[in-house]
Amino acid sequence: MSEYNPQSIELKWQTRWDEQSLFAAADPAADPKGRKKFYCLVMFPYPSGTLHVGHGRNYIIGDVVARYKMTRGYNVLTPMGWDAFGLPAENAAIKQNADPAKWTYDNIAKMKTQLRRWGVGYDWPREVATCDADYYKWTQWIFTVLYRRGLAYRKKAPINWCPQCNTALANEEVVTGGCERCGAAVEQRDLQQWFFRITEYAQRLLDDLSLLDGWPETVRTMQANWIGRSEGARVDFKVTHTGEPLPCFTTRPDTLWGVTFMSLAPEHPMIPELVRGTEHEGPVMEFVARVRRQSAADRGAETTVKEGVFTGRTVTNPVNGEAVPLWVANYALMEYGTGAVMAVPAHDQRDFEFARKYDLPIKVVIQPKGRATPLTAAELTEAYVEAGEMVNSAAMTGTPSPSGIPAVIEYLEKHAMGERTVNYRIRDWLISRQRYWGAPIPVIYCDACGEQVVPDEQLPVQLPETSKVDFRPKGTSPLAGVAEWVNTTCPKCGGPARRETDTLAQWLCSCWYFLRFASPVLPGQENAQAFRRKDIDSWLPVDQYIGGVEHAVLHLLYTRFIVKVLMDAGHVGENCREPFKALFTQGMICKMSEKTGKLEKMSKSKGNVVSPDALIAQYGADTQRLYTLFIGPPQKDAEWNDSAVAGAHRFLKRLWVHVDEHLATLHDVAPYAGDGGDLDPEAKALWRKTHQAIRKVTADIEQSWQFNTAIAAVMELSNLLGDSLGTLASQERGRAVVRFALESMVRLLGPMVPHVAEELWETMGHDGGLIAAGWPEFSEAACAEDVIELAVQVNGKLRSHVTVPAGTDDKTIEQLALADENVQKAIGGATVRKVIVVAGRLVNIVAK
RNA sequence: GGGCGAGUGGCGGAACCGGCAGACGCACGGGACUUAAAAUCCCGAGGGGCCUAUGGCCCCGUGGGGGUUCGACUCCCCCCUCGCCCA
Repeated sequence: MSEYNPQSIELKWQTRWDEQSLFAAADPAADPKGRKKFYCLVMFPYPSGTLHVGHGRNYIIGDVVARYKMTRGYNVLTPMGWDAFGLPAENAAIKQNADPAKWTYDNIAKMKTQLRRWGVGYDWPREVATCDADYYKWTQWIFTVLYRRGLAYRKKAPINWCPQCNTALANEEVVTGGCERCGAAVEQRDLQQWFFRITEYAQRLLDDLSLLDGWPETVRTMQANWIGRSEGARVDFKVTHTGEPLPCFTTRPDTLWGVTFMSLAPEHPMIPELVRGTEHEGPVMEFVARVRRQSAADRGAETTVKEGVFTGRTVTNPVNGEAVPLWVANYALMEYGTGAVMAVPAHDQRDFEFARKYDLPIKVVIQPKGRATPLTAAELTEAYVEAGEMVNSAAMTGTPSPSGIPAVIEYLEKHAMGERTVNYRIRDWLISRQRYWGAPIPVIYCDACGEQVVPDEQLPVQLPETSKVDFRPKGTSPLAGVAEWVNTTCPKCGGPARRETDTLAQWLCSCWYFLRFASPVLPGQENAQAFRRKDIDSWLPVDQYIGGVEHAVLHLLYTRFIVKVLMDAGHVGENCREPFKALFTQGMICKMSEKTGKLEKMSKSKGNVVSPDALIAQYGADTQRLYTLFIGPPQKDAEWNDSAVAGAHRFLKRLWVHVDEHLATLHDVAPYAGDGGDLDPEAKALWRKTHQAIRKVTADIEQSWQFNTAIAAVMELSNLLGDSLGTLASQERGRAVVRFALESMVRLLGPMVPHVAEELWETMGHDGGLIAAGWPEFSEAACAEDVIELAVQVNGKLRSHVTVPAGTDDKTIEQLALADENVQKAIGGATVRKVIVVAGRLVNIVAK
């Protein structure tokens, strides 16, 4: 008789898995067992310090999948590493005078211990931290690959600026128009910045989404929205007084005859010239300056009041020669189209609101169908944006508006007034950060030779030692203050030159870590390349990627882009066209927050975290794992409930006791392997339930990752086992069935609660572990019930039940059902019109 | 405003392709064990009602309203609420 003592058995098995290198993947090209490869990847974490149980979901799900696939005989690659560059380390440096590197590596050590305690298994020798010079050497190399292909460029661009912290902020560091850290209103400032030309890949990134049928539809939709392809036309307006071309993009060329004014984005480069020396110069330039102080988030918001100012100029509409007033408006965005919007207030809501506010003319050019009297501008209370018939549109009048779109484009092209254009919402990717804790952008500026990318043999460009760096924010990268680091020699002429002082956005580091995992530099090996092509060829694509939906756009889009570039450059093959074959996005773990009184995502700042360390000390890692899997469907958010954890623990304890109490009597008994024909009803019921549980768990893991219902099926089996143990333990065949049920339960739970399952498996006399034992098999015949209870409905209402042997024909069932006393009562005096028998389920008697 | 997703007992959730709604677990109530408590085990339970009452029967019930169907949590239409993404 022994107690379930999770702490000691968990330690025992974790140590044993390490010693056995259980999670070491074999080279797929040379696997002695010839197994199929399975690359199971969990998004690597930022080493923020400590993990809470909410983080655990990710790793636990990944571990279940990896162990299940291993049990099924796959050669599984399950690596782990650290997305180790980023702001928190640098903030710690500013606030606590810490060394970002030390801070980061200390956190990595802590989190690694936590992952180990959860019993999640990784092929640790492949571990990477993106802040290792051995790693970021190749992140920088990837920059050079893009640079040499013309996909990296520098331009002056507006960035988010926090006037209080005196530093630039990335878009993701701006929360509803304010600085994430101090809350101050974020401004726009122009700075020289590095960009990647992701827009050049927009169409391919969009097209290849169709290859990703293993991805959630929502993520594919989000990426498609983000790329934001819209088809339309460029229309060449002209500035009336100079004849200078002013192209604009529109998705509605069919409304071209309804243009009554044009709006320019405040950033539009033509504005200063247009108003110079006129009475409008003052108001216009003042307006431009004011709007540009607003953040992009504010300007795009629906609630923002639409504002504008007249430039005093007009532009000429090419199709009808009309001169319409030219305005500057805050709702026109430089990033969209050409920064000039042709305004059709009758048929565009924003234009409509603007026109009403400034009393600009409104001209109806699309007539709704089926109206008694024509729609007039005066009666409009909002823009009419639906389809209709084109009117007041010269030769196009009478054309239905949907076919008017291509017709007008054809007309524009024929008369050289514009052309068919595709516009994308996605913008080039800003990769500069004015930060220390990132990979330096490998570029050198030479007065004589100009901008030079650092040659491969001089990589990595290492960060200077932290003792030499002043981290206090000054508005430029802290690297700019380290003169001895900035000053260097030109790789071309050898003359004096300066280094680029911005660092690469963290996002780039995580664009290729899974390639490095597949092709690691092991101790003693030379760090001679980013990855070996043959390893990539054999391991990629990732068969299953698992992570949070918050990365649905940025990380997953950037990565798809970078890998496509690497493929175009010949560094990886066609198998990497889409690097992640299947994606699973798990829901967040939430908990009531004492601070806000609301249900919130578990996080340190919300003060609602549950520490896994305390939980493991009380119940063990297996309980945490079981509860995390049982909490609900893994793709949905879930609320952590402390007392329900105890229920998970109770179940494991019962499982333990079932095995422990009957060990003596079961010791010499082999698990029942017959066809059930020799079993009496109670034994047979347990035997059947066991087969059903194997079928259910297999399907739930295989098809839909429904670990919650898989666990429920094992619980049902456990409950039945508990009920029949007393009787069965005294019979010889009964004991064999009990043994079969117990062994099956342990094997089914193996991937989910591996420590206790392995321990019980060993206790039951097995060597070699559960993974080597393989996955249990079920038989469809064994799952079938021999007696079936059918519901009997009268006119769709449940009235009774009939019990029949399996295989009873419909006619007999029908007669039995009709003979039932309750059924007769329900039918009463009515005539039976129809009887529907649904095999194995119910009988419905239609009577009137 | 558009797109996607969700809404089921006190709670988390289950229900195959349209076939007995509420599996499994939590919390709760009752009981056993105990000097007592904890732990453990057993029993009960969607709501309401009826009867000749330890059993049996009826009505209502999956956000609201309508529809299709022998039959709807499930399919269709309209509406409400919440979440996420995009404007």
